Amino acid sequence: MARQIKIKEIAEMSGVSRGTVDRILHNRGNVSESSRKAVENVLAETGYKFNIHTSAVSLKKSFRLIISTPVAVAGEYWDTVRNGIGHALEEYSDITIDCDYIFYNQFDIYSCRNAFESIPGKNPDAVIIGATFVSETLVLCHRLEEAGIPYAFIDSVIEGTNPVVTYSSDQNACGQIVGRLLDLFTPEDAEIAIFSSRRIGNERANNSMMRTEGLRAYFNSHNTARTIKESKISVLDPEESKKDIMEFMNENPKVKGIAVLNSRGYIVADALADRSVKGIQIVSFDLTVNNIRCIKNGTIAAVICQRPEMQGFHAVKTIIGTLLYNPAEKNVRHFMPTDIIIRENLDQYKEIYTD
Amino acid sequence: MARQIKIKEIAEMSGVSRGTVDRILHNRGNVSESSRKAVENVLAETGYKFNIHTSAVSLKKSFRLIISTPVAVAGEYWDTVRNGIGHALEEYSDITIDCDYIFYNQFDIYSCRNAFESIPGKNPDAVIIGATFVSETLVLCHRLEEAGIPYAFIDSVIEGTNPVVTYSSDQNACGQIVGRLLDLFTPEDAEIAIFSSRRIGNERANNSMMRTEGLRAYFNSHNTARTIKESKISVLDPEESKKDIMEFMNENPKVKGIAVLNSRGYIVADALADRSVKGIQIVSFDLTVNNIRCIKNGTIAAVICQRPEMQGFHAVKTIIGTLLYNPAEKNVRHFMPTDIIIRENLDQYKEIYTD
DNA sequence: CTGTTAGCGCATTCAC
DNA sequence: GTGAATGCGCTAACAG
Repeated sequence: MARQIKIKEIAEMSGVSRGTVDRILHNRGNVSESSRKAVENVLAETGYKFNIHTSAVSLKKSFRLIISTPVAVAGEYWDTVRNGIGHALEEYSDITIDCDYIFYNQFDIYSCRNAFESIPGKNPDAVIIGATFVSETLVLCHRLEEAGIPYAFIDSVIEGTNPVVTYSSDQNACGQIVGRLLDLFTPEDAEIAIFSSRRIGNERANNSMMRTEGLRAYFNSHNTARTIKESKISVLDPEESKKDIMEFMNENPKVKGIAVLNSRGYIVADALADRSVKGIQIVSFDLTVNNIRCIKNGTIAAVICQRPEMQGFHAVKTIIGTLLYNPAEKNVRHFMPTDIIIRENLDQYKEIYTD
Repeated sequence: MARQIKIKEIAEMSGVSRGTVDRILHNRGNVSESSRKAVENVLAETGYKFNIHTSAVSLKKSFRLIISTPVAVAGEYWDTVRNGIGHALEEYSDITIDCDYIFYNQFDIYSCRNAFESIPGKNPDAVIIGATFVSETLVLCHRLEEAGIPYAFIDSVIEGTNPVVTYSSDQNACGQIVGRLLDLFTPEDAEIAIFSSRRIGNERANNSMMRTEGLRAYFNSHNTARTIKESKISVLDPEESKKDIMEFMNENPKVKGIAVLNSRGYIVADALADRSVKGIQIVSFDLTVNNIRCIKNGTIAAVICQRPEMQGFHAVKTIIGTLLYNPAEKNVRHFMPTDIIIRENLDQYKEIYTD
């Protein structure tokens, strides 16, 4: 724990003034090449660590941060992301951040378009995006880049963009995890079913496609004897879904494990419970209120969780770092660890995710 | 994101000076009852948030932190705790902390006694303890309390002490998780075995007892038909262990799931792999190098992990808060979420835990 | 291009 | 008991 070196000392060691060091640290220009070299050498040698907090004190400026994600339903995925964002703002409450949320309907491309179009006019210093629709996101990102406004992605990546950072999950790995779990949870001769959402055409549904690939990849490389069936359920019409699900189960009596590769595991679980179908292991995604209920009553065996709160927390943290300090390398991609949640470890996770 | 209120404003609002507010915030005395009342009212009304970083700048003092845990073997439990400690010190590198590690041998009470006896003489400002031996820890804690030195526990609690905070896992819940997993992983008519360590008499072994209770509780409340066998393995003599394990498996051919309720799952996994015994599901604890190897080669089905890095991180964070600000409520106990790690989510966790 | 300086929130010393 | 003054690391405006 050697004492951290300060700007004053850097200045003395490199024979320039504090002002010059500051200009170099913040790429603010008006520095001779020789000064820059000298200071950068000392910086590297001494392992200078920038103090973001004293910097923020001095810099009286307040930053405007816009966060645009699908609507945050209480206790669901985007709400948990929001909790993480709140915790980060709390942790950095010495830095004044005016934070605006702009929510859109993830099933309605026009709602997204409206939301995204309003963003540049609000003069943000930075933007955090939970992307759903590809083309709308591309348009927004290009406008932000032109304006030199840094942005970060949460949950999904959009190719052809240049964010400061992306926090998301490895969806293929998530699918493989579900594969392994169902493989372990069901007898060898049982069949496995994949239930995915009928709606398509958005990025989160794309997440679910990548999960499907991962799940298939798992069984291809481990156990060729497994039969994998596939079916779709409608998100919008629960009664219709129930009928579909029961029909499917009647037609496929050897199915003992079901992968619901979105957060709607509870719909399948409730449908089966309704008709008293037992002995089916369901694995789904996200700690939503309904999934929590089903884990508790034993109708869902496990849920995969992608640390939404950690994603939100770190996105804000990185953005604050970018705003106050030299943006280091751009377009860094971080994968969250993928948590497996069952009834017995549910409570501890819930506390972390939703407090 | 309302702007945070500052000491200067608190002072103005309560009709005293900044110095007086500071004396009240830090319980430093020499304040009239009327001033205290006035300030405390304003403090509560305005939701004043203490800025630990600017405080640290002003306070030129450097703190001496002593951390005493069992020896940190590279890549194992206490080393990961240490990583978390390192990350916290990094995050708070604006606060100068001189940090001394004092390791002891967790199987040798004399080594622990020597380590703990040396601590008060080093004049620490705070101590973080990874406790193993109860009586030695009690002695140390009493001496620290007499000297008014705050301390925190990681991993285990010792009753009759008064730490600032404790970060640990709910060991009973961990046992229940193992129960659920083995229940799911094995056919209904299979038997389950518990392997625990032969050595006893220390707190971490006590952890393993609480896990055993949890595991039994799970089966008692879920599936009375299961037969649970129990066996011990020697940590110190691997060849002896292998023999014991094979003997046990030969005598109990119906055992299809094994719970190793300490970090030695790899010993059982290796023994079975040596004799080409297949189709046994092993669940164990902690992401150690050897367990990671066995998860990768498929001989361990799952490992339970108690966020050692998070424990270390938060212990330091809380201690720093105590050193710089009013110690809030004492003796708070935090449980970590319990992660379930299988081959498919291993890499993502490894990155977080060991980077 | 560069150095100097005032001031940010906070803790502490020293008069009063 | 209390307040004013000084200095901490840092930024930015300003004077050279």
